[in-house]
Amino acid sequence: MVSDSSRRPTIYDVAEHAGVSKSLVSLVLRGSPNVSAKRRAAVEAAIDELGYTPSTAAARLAGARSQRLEVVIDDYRNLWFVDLLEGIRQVTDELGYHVGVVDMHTGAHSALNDVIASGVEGVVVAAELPEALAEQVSVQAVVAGNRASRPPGADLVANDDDAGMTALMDHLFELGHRRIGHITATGGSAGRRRAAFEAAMRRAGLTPLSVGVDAETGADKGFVGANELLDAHPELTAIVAENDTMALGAFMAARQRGLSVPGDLSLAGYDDSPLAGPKVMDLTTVDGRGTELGRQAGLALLDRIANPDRPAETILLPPELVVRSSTAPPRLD
Amino acid sequence: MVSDSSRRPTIYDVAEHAGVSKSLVSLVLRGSPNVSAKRRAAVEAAIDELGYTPSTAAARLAGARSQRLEVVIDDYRNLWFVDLLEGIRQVTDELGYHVGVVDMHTGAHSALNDVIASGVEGVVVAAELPEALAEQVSVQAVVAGNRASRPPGADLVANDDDAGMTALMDHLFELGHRRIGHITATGGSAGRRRAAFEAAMRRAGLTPLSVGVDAETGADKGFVGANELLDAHPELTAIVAENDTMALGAFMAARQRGLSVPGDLSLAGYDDSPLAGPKVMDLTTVDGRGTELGRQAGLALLDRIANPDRPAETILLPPELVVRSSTAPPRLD
DNA sequence: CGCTCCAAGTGGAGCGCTCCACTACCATAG
DNA sequence: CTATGGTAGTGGAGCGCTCCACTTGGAGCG
Repeated sequence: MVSDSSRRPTIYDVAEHAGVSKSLVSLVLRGSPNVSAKRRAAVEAAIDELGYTPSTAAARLAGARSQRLEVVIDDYRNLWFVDLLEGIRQVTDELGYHVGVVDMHTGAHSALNDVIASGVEGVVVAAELPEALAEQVSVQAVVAGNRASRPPGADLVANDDDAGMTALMDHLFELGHRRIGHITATGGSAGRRRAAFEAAMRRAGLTPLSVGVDAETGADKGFVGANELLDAHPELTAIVAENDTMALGAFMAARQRGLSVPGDLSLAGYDDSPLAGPKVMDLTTVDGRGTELGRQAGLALLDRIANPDRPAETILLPPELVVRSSTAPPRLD
Repeated sequence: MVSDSSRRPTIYDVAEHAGVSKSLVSLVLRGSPNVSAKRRAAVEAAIDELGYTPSTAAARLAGARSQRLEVVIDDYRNLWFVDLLEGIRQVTDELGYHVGVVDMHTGAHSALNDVIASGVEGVVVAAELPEALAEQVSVQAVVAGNRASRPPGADLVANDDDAGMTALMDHLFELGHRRIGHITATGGSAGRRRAAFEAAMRRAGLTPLSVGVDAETGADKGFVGANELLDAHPELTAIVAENDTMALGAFMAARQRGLSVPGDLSLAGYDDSPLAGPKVMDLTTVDGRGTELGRQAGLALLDRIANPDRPAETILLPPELVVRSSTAPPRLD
């Protein structure tokens, strides 16, 4: 903790201080077993006496691995990635990896390229990458969630949106709903959920009804979507939103129109986010099992780093329907 | 875009390809004016013919600046930082800085230390750092928001929580509210807001009433807090939450108890987050002006990097009261 | 007792850049 | 015609590590 000179201490300073060679210091740093306890102690003492921290730049140049992974997301506002991140860290923390998050903000230059150039060992892609960008990803990659495009050779780990939406629709059908609207958005996952919604409706002999056209999935979009649906089709008895956040908007729209949930209108979301919890909306939703998905994605990425030539795999996780109080049988009239 | 050999191309490969010296390539890379148009073009052609990307590790070792800043946050779930980030980027993007986000997740080793060691030029601290950690911050720093601790020499840029809460309380008093509860949390900002709440109540000759004891500020905490308040004090006519997210929980608690907002209970938050918007809760709140705060923080950090010995400054931004439909005069009874 | 073998430790080369001192050349001024 | 200066371009040193080939000193064994 001494700030002797102006210059930041190097491995040579530590070596001199401890009376050993720089190579031995390097061995201690990297936890080599072939170091006697005595020398190791001396080196460690020197390290914190000088307040030494290794230069990661020098280490990287000399060939050390960066031990860094990044999760690529679209937007921090979509909290879907938080559970994913937790799952990834569950499997990478103990190996000493640092896992960061980069968003694809539309700045002058692509943040993703910066990050890849800066030497991460791999990325978990939890964003909709433009095709051109996806092709440029030159590090190990695994895609998390259903996406439109996919870096070459990347694994895919996703929840089975088809199965989840189908289970949710079965639940609504069983309650007796027939006039069901869907608030959707664009993107890989949204597209699949929408397709599953429409397929389920058709199978039941009903006409699917969807609104929503852009990529945004904020609560305000859900509000607008719900109003649009209810203005055009006041006879609806249930609304399914692309995700829980949009369901919150729909919830508020219903309230403003004086419709009680689930009395007048049943409401369902997707993701089982904190918003859907019993202490908030108490929303019927589908648990995409983000943490587990993160674990699988983390394991796949680690495996891919260890074994770069392994062919790409696809892992589909079965999601789980979570029934709460926002859905009930439709009012008889 | 050619992948000639196995090895990644270096500056020497580019130089040879373009028929110039490696130094000239370096000059082109760094945008030096002392390069003829002809050579510049030749180098640029060679660069994308070879698909060359400079090694940031080597550049850093050789003394180049990293052009990276990091925003340090507590938790991705608290979206307060999103506007802040946008503001920061407004002033740093054009200078070519890459601005990332690190969360203080409680992993084995501190993510913050990793990040600092990896060579960022500065950090915006938008988190409650443990005192010991704050002291170790060895890069330029500015603190955003009111915090318990502060790295040595760091500037402080914050919204004036005192003024914001006071304005909000004046609004409630003017509407006629006297029995007002507060849902709070721990931490720098929460502490100040709470103090301002209690001071305002006392000035009005009233007894302040606050619940909430830990650092968590999720919607579920707001739900629990509101129920606690209303169980003990059913006579309350208004509840003020530490932030909009907690206000959402309180909103849901009111709904569950059959209390209409604002008919039976007025509700206010803080932050003016998307949740508070007219298409969601339509919540009376205080705009902390996060984007502007980010701009100021970004400017302060850039200035501090250019001029490291400048004494620390404090910038307090006046927040703005946003009145929406969640507050109204109390029911007469 | 001489041999091998392994554990512990060393020094040198080199990773791919940036920076600096320097040169070559041309234009302009005295 | 020489000094002056600025613009365009070069080569070498060195940033702080890791990796590798190597040395040294004992322990184990026939």
